[in-house]
Amino acid sequence: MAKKAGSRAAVEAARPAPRSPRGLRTRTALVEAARTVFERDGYLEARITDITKEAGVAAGSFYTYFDSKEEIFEAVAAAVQEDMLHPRLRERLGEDDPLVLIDAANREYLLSYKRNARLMALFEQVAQIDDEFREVRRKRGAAFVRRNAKMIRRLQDAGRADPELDPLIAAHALSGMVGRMAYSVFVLNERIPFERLVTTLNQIWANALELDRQHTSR
Amino acid sequence: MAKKAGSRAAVEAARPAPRSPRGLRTRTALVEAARTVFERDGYLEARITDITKEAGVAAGSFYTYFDSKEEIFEAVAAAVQEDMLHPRLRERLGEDDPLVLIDAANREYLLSYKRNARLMALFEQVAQIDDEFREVRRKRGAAFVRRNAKMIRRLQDAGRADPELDPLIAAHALSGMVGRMAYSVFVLNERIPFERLVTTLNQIWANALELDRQHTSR
Amino acid sequence: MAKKAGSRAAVEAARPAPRSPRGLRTRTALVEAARTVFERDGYLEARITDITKEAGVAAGSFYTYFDSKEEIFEAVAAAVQEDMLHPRLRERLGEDDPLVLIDAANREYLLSYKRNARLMALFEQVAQIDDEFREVRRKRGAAFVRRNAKMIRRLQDAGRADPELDPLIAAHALSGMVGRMAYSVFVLNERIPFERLVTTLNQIWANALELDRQHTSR
Amino acid sequence: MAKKAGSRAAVEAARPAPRSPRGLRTRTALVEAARTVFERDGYLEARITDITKEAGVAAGSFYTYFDSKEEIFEAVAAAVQEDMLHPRLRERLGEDDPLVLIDAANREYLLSYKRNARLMALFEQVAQIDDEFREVRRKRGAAFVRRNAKMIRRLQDAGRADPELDPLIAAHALSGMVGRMAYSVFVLNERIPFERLVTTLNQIWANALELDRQHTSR
DNA sequence: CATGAATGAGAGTTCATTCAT
DNA sequence: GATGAATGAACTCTCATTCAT
Repeated sequence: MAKKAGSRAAVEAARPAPRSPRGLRTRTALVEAARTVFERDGYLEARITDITKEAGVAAGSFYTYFDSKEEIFEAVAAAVQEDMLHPRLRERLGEDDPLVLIDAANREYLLSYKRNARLMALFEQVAQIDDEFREVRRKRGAAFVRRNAKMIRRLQDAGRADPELDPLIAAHALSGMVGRMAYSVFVLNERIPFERLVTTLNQIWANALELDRQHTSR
Repeated sequence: MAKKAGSRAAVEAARPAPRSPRGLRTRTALVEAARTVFERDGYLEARITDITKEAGVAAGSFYTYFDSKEEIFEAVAAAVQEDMLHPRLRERLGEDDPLVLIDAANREYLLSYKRNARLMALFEQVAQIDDEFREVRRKRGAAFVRRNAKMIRRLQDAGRADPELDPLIAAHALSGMVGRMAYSVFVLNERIPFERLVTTLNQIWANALELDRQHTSR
Repeated sequence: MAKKAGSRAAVEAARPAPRSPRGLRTRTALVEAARTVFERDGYLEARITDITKEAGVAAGSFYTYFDSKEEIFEAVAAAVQEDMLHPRLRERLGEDDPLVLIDAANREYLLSYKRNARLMALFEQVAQIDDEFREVRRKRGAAFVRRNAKMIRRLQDAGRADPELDPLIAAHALSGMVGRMAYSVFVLNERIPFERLVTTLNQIWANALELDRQHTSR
Repeated sequence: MAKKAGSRAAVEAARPAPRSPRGLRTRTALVEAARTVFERDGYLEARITDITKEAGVAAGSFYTYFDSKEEIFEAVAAAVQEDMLHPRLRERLGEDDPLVLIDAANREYLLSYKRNARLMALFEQVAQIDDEFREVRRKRGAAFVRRNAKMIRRLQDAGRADPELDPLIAAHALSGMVGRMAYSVFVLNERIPFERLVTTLNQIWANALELDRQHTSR
């Protein structure tokens, strides 16, 4: 019997991980097929049966591992997380110059966005449809913003950034700016050369924080 | 017997405008009902019959005026355009100070976004689903960006803004930043006080353009 | 929500044959039910749901096996083919006398037309509505006509038939004549006794070909 | 409220002829438009509103003159009758030779069929759908057949035709043969040159009746 | 665990016909 | 008479989900 998706009554316990190697293979095939189908058809157009067909398994097998399209989408999303994290740049680069760090962060973000553009568009789409996914995404973004806000506060305390700025809002605004530009360029195909994009965004960050000016402490 | 869809060839470009006052009343009732239903149920959940029911007309009457949900959504969107346009601020305010103009523009935009928040969320959603709507929206945004880019260029030429910035990309980035913050605050309910939001965004604009510094001409 | 028709691109050529015995049973039940419903209600009045109801399956199951009413009609038609073929009369009868062969062919054709009269009327009807079905039918008829033309040519070469006749057109005309009489008598209920009908048609064939006269070779 | 066509409860009295010149003009426009639309779209696809649109009148005006699609089709058909009648050939030609008369009859029939091919196809189609129309047509055909049968009987009595033939059945079969060939050639586009077609059909008539042989009276 | 056919609620869409203006 | 908007019954088709094998 058909059921309207979205009437999220209770959070159902996630399916247990498959015990047998065969089960694991099937599950993996489904997730990979799902990514293919989602990227090809979009979230709404993708049908469960398309996914099982693509995976080469029977329609019913889907329900051995997932309860819904939302759930397998989460699984696909989870598999792409790592690529989009920018962790510990300072440590990795052994650098402290904020200009260098900002450039590295923006550059890495934009490149990985470009690499996964089709999927990022999907995330955007699903976030507009699925409340739960949107919330997960919002929280993930908030953590990222808090990290940036901490950096800004540190720079302000060191007299190297405009002390008038609200660090959290500024971090939010500037991070959002980069995210939206990535969307414009790599999803909507706004024609902007990559280097010019990175340079301009870097410069706006630097200018906005007034990195290169002297500031008295707050 | 219901006719096979698609058998009737040509794409009938937009229904003709109603010829009688009665027709006009019905059409208006449908658009108003559509807005109500879309805001209440979201785009995907909204059913044509909900709209006709809300408008108090027969189901079939919908097709006298519109071909699809997409089409009536466009009509709803068109009806909200004016409210979101900020034209000729300089003339209206009789002001020339960029700081004042930026404050006025951001303030007006954020306020009207707040007023139409439910609908703005819908626009975001539909843009992720309907290619045509997305394209209409992209173009509308591009025009807005070009206006801002022209302002930036003028300031650069007058030696009042950072001549290093690419005016178009900067305008794109900074406008996008405001749009995304509006979405975060008024749709995702990020808890940021309005005044602090406006002030911070203004300041980022000002800093990014380096409005308060002296510049030699490019 | 029902999907907009046509959005799913490719024309899926004919559903795959059922893989399970249960599927085969369902498909057969549908074709049999379709024949019943078509004969009872006519082609235009027959509704898909009547067919599934008659077959005792769910409405949706129809689409597991067929795409449309046209398609299941084709399946019904295919199932009646054999009954209407008169192959290899000469071999079957061990006869060579053209008068005997013509009598046998006309007699068999008229009898099987009578047996399937309801369906033959349907064929006539659908051929007037569905271009594809008409074309299939035209081709099938053309093959039959060519066989008869070959026989006429052979008789002409043997000096046993009027050498002036165009074999192909004559075959076409005389075969069509029998077909149309079958339609008049068994569908339109023209009151003509069967034996008198066969005899007269045989005689027209024989006279038309001038079978019983001597001919010099062409 | 929509009504399923075909539930012919009672023969409704034909609409009175329009009294005013304006009414006459509208009625004529509708019949002409109907012919255009029927020929263009076929009977089933033609919608009442297409006809009124083509005629340049309001949808409702249709019902001032006709009750249904069937009815206006009858009106269109009536307007084409004369062209398809072959009356009084003998008198017109001042001829008595049956070969000449047969040639003239076949030739005239085939030419006028060709002239009105689109419409003849329509008649064929509607006859398969509308019982009443089919009956009207059958009767008209029967009268024609009786005329031919009378001619055959006269020839038999004069010892100029095969006395063994059943005149009515033979007339029916031979007339039907010509009609079906006309359909094959001018509707189904069977590629047969016109002269060869006429000649062959004439010859089959002549041979079938054994016109050129001596017969003893029955 | 895998299979794949069966299910069926429910949305979209058409268009002949009516009737107030 | 003419107009043209409104009506609404009726039909098709989809696809997530189940479950017997």
